Amino acid sequence: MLRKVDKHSGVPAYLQIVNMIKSEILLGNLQKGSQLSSIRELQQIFDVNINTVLKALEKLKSEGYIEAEQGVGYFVKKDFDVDKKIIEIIKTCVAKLKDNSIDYYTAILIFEEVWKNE
Amino acid sequence: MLRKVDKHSGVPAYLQIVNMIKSEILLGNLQKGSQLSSIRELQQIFDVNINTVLKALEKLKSEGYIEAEQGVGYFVKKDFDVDKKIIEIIKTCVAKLKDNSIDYYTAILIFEEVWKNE
DNA sequence: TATACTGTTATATAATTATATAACACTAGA
DNA sequence: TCTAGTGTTATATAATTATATAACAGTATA
Repeated sequence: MLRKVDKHSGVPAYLQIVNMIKSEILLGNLQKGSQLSSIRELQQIFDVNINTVLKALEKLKSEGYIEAEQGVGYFVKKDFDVDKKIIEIIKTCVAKLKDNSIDYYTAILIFEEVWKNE
Repeated sequence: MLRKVDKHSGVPAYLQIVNMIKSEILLGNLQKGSQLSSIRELQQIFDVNINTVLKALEKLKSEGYIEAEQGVGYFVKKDFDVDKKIIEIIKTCVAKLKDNSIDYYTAILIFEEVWKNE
């Protein structure tokens, strides 16, 4: 789901955009060959300057995820599919956490710490 | 666990420091009243400039997590303990993901996307 | 009291990130 | 061919983040 960038998160906007688009590809919402929205549409969706969108697309291009066609648009180039099982594991975990009224920030903090400790 | 800041992650160093210290408090490794390492020690641990440590401590102070004593040190002020159950849920999830050889970056991407979608 | 630790304040500089704005170039379709 | 949509390139400016460096001030202890 592409959505407004969080300008107070501390994470640079262009990286948030990179991550959101990667997630779309990861989850299969954007498949190989799909055309992205135009730069100027993305600019509105993310609510940032056109140069910020460009920087994000440039990074995705350099990593091989998308490619550009002059005058036409950007297209998904690489299709990495994550095992459905992985998504299920995470969905189950997220559901449990939400059941316990944990907020996203706390969850991520613990997730990161647990990941890097064990 | 306090560790070197990742200078290529895109997340500002001072925020990484804030998060690491918060995690320590969250997980109970730093309890109410505990003294933090000195600024100059933290500077070495995180491998950043002293002003960057200071910025992080300033933020933690403004959020009420720690307090300073001139000439003595910084101390943990607030003790928010997360239910052990939550930690277990996340530990279990992380273990499963690692069993499936998922890398941290991918895991976080999916986690964030799943969290914000459902 | 002297000293070696603490935290505190300050200034200058550089790199990165984001904005505003404009103009140019390619493509598809009327 | 014209036009409206694409991507592309460029310049100037501002805000944020991080560094280097120095000096000052409080505290505890030998």
